[in-house]
Amino acid sequence: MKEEFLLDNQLCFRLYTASRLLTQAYNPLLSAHGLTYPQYLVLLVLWENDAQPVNDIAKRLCLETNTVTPLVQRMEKQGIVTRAKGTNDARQMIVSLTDKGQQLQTALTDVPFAVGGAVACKSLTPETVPALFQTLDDMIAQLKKNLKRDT
Amino acid sequence: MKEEFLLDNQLCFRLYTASRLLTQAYNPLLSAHGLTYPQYLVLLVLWENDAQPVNDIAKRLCLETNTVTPLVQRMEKQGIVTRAKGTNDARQMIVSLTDKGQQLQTALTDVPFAVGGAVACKSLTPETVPALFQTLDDMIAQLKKNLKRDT
DNA sequence: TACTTTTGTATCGCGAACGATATAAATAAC
DNA sequence: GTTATTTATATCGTTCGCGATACAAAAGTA
Repeated sequence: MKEEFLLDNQLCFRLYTASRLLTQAYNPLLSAHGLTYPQYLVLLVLWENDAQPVNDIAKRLCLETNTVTPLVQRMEKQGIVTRAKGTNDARQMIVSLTDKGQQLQTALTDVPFAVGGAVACKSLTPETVPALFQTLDDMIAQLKKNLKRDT
Repeated sequence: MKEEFLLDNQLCFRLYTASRLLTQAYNPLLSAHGLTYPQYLVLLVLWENDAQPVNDIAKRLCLETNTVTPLVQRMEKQGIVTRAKGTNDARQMIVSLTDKGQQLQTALTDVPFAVGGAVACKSLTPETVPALFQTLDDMIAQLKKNLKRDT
């Protein structure tokens, strides 16, 4: 068995697992408000800057628009956001928070802390986290560059 | 805007994005052989230990059996694995590699190197990778424990 | 102005991922 | 030994995630 094929040597499997399990930690907290994790990410984006076209949301989340479109359509159905054609560019679909969408920020105040508690471990300290963020950001930037190249 | 809600402060979003982009780096290499990334993970597990029940594969990959079952059914349809009822325990469904499944290991020899090249960045060095693995493993163990607690 | 190309969304199809549920086989309890 | 419980898979329904495709609006070009 070649070393490179050992599951325990795989970076991707670790990221994949950590991502899924951490998302699962969010789930009970979010589903209590009828939200999924990707929908929560859209809310984070809109709370920072309301009224954005689908394309900007997708770019910010590194997702394709054909993932974001049905996602915000479901959020619209729940009354969390509204969708309206852009006035400058009629192709754009501007996604905006409703009052309910705004208020969710207050309702979800405890979520970051609760999730923080669920991941808390000795490897995650105020000293190690910045390096971890740096590494992940570096990887993400590199992957974006290399994936774009093949297009 | 509260700091905890800033997208750039989210560990989960980084993991989620890094995981998806890294999986995308695998995709062209795997789809050339008719494989998806989760199917590749199943192959990694079976290459280490052939002839395992669905449950063991799921546990190793931290997935639910209702994810693995249809996944291996698709692999069976492609002639990569066979499925057979266990002799000791008739409830178990033992998944085994076919010759084609075995040979894929040779055909995919270059995959780990190619993907390694796609992520290569200055934050990933022989000195930093062990710490990164340790952190991710630690997080995963912690999350498993906390998620199990709520069951 | 007419024509081509690009851009922004949307639709479709398929493979995950997972909660909820169903079913048969194995185990435990009595 | 019969009944109750647990265990191993499987099925169903919903939501991603993304490649492929469609289409209209905008931008570029002749």
